[in-house]
Amino acid sequence: MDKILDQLNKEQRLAVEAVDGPVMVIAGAGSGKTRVLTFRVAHLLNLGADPFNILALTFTNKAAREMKERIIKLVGNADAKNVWMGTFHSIFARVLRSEAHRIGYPGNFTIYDTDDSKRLIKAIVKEQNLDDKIYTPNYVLGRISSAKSSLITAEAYNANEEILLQDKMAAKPQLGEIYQTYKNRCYRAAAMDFDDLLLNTYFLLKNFSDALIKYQKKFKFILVDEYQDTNHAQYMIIKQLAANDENICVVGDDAQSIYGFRGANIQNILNFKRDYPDAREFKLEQNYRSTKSIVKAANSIIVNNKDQIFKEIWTENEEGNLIQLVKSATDNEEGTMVANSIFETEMNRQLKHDAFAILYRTNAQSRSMEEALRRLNIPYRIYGGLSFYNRKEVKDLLAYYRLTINHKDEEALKRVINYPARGIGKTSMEKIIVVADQSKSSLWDVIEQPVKFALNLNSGTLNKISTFVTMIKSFRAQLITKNAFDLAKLIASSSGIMKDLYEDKTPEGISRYENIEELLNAIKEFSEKERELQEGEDVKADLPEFRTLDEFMQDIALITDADIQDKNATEKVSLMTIHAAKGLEFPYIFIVGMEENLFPSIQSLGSRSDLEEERRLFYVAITRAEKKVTISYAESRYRWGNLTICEPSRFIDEIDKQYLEFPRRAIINKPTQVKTQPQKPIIHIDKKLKKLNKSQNVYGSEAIPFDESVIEKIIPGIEVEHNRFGRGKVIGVEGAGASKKAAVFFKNIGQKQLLLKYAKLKILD
DNA sequence: ACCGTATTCAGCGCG
DNA sequence: TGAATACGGT
Repeated sequence: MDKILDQLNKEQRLAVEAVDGPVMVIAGAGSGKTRVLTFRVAHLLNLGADPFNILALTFTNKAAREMKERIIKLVGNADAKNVWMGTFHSIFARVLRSEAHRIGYPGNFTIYDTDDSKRLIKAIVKEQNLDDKIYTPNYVLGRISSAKSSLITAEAYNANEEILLQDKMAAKPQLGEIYQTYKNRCYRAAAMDFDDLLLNTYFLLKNFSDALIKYQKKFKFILVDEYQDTNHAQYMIIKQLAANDENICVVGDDAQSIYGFRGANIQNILNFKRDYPDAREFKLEQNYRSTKSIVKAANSIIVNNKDQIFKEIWTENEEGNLIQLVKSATDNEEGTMVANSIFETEMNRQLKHDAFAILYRTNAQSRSMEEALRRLNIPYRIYGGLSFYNRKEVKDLLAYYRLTINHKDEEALKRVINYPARGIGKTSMEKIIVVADQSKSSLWDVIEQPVKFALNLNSGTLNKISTFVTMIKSFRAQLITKNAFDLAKLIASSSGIMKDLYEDKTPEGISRYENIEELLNAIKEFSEKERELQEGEDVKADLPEFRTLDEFMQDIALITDADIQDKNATEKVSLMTIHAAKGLEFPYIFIVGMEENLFPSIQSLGSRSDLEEERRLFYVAITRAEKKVTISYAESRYRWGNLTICEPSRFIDEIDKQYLEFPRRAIINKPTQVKTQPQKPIIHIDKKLKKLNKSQNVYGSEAIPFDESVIEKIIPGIEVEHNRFGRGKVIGVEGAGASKKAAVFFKNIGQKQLLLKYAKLKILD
């Protein structure tokens, strides 16, 4: 055991060994924060703590999974796998499932995702005849979400004169009403949204003292990662759970708090010592990740912030490269320069693609980077964007599963009752909704017993509804008799979804069908794995031997695309926002778009605290790098379709000059004429480039049609190569002669529809 | 019911 | 600019 602890430095070891009473660890970037958390859990287990008594809360599922793997390596599987480790949401969803009855929910409640919440809000706004320009789903959900994060219930919201006045002043007086209706609808649907998982946990512990005592006893040792990004609800839940033993250890870095806009409260970490006067504080200040230049440059930026806990990050690593500053004329040129630089560095130093990450402030910036990388045939992966579980066809099928498990799930019901089309249209749905509202019953109750509710529809429609109800009920009956995969497959085909997608032979349709197959594969994999043993008191006695569909649904309700592991990620350059890069590290980091009004964002300029958050964001970006940071800005950039002139970011000036290397040369010289007629030529080139990358039929009249015989040889199944898109497989063809088109799936960039006359495809053997 | 066109909107996003 | 959605015609 001591051998384990010998792997730690002095401060890390002190933090790990302080297992009694409240502890705060301020862990600078790259200082071994995760190491402390994992070793602390391992140490507790070695000291004989029961794994079931350890609660470790992380920021993402991925962090939880990785931490668990590391603990398993330290102490072995048997103990480690029983530690309660996960995100706030996943842990407390689990708690709520077993305690739901106390707050009037069934244990199989649905978790609404953001999409469900927005749809519901949209429906409510429409029903109440409110202006959907004023009450946009985004705004309303944001408002409700921040209320919930502050533990303000709908009732409290409507009883609070100050809040109501605020809404009135903002010309949005109906928000309280919408919040209340939203809450009632969620309840009626036996659904909780993400914020409810925290809000309801808080009130469960507050209002049921036996529940509080139970979980205080259960969670004897509490660890919280990324404490600087916890919101008020999370803070209060922890406070309640830790109130007795105060055996709580929080780890974080105030300098890396970047989620204030979402309700994270940096004061939670700044005030820890006030909340727990006996708290011991440890500072991890030695950075093991980055070079001296990077560490010192990062320090020189963060000192500009007023709100912070004093610390001095240092490293024993080599001096390393200076921070390189790159200037470009346009956003596209910026992409080219970054891509070239990656290409050169890879060649010079024999590096793989995964040594590089390109970080940006907004997702919209990814395009110019993508295009440039594609031109150089550098494989990349974009993080963020549309995730697998957000695809329409996947959500549709999942909605059937949700409805099967929880008939009251109204968002699922509305989604699938007429998909595939079965003649239950808009008018019928509207009537059902009105009846449900008037009788204060769920949509399911109404369609299950239309006579009882005097549902006024013609007999044909009633028949169709009855068929639908019978089908869903029959699915339900099989929840306990079939394993997850068998039932999932059955639902996919009996619902008609498989048939509907199969009949669509467009490339998009084929891809949708494949996505469904992929989902079913995932369920199959799940079914074949053994159920992880749960703690004695939580085991549901009547669980069948096989894993069921509702277990699968619970498993995936809280996962996001960041949790899906890309098997080929190792061979790709990573593109992501700085927010998404939190917690990650790469040898080479490119921070692009370092311009005023973009980074710092224009919305942040109004207040000091917002600007400080932007500065912390920049700090996070720089400290992701191990070897070298390149920061880049463009003098002009397309934003919302307009060419805008940009100035370098103020953050560049804040970097201590001795760590900064200024541009050596401009790769593309700015011709002097640009100054006299500045914008037009740039726009022209830019437009052409964009089109070239989007579709293939813009080579114009100069395009040389390919040999007819080659076109004829292009048939589904063969492998082809495109000079820009790389290798791919032909999925389908349509048309003939000059207008023959092929759908090709490219390994690197996905599916494309190509006009063969122009696409210079090479046939591979 | 479905498709093409008009309109709108645009910050970062855990679960 | 471009995507996502609303609308209006067939």
